[in-house]
Amino acid sequence: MPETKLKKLPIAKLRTALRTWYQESGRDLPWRQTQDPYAIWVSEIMLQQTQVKTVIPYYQRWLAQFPTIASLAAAPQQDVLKVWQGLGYYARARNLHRAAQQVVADWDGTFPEQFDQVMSLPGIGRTTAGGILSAAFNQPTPILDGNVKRILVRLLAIQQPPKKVLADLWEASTALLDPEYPREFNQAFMDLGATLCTPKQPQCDRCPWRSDCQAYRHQLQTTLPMTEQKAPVPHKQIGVAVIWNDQNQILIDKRPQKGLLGGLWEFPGGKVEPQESVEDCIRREIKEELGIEIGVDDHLITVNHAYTHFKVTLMVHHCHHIQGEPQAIECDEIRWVTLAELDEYPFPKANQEIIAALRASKQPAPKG
DNA sequence: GAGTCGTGGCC
DNA sequence: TGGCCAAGACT
Repeated sequence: MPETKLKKLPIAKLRTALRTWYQESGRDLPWRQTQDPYAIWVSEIMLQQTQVKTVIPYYQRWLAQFPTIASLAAAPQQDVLKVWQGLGYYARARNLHRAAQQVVADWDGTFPEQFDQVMSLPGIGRTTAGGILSAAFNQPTPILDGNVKRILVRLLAIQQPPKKVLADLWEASTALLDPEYPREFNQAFMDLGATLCTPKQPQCDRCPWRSDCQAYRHQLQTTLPMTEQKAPVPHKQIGVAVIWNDQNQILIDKRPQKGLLGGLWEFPGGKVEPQESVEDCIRREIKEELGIEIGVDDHLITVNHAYTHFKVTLMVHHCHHIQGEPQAIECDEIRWVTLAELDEYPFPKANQEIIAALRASKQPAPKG
């Protein structure tokens, strides 16, 4: 069905109009100042599900610390996660790190130019591969990110959720891509979605494609793309322990590589069971996870945090070590550290709020 | 193929 | 201010 819609599009006219608009109104972004495939690769990974404004400072710090693929490959994972700290979706950093090691091992540190080889790297899917190859090497590889999906759904007035018509959208992105200027075209495509064809209140009056946009023609631009209904997110109550020993050190643990916040450090704790007090929960969880007995003391802070598919309330208490040698039972590693040393470890956002509270209160270790 | 995976900006 | 969404990939 979209094939007929595609055939009606004046593709040459659209390409020219977009290119003209881009040369006047395109964004000047840091990763467009270079054709280094590594720098472009880093930007593409950081930009997954993340806004440009958020990425820019991380991108600059990253390249300052890891200027080459070889330097990234040689770095300890903890250093990599520390630079990524706060950016979220930490599998991106772990995969980027692994992929750099793969590039060093397989291609002597030179980023590949073949699509299949690029796709074989962890963390790089079809859109990211297309984005890198078009930006770095000017290859005519199509993309289908959130911006492009939204533009195409509106341009073609597709009245189905984008997830249902991915194959059609890829076909459209491929058909539109300008084979003479693939680098400019893909960048212009995304800029159009990011600056004019926005999710809310699109600026159709400034759009180079307005006269051919089926959504605009039928005044559907604010109702498309159709959204799928989302399930309500669960809310978990978590008891968290800041465990002090008699040397004024705090016990932290490293989360397993797989799963949420993998490879990051945290203050140990766990889910409060029905009818269970927070204090009982903390004692039980610490016994289960670390194999030690603790005493639960004053409340430090309560932190609310929203993840993508659930919410948590962290109820944090000062605690003191009573007996037993801590063991890494349900985590990768455990360590006693001072308050000052916490800065050396990558922590997720919710735990950073706990650290800030610790420093603000400057509460000494309660003596057991 | 539906769930999983973070955080900040925006209104 | 709570919900939506962002240059998606992986299982």
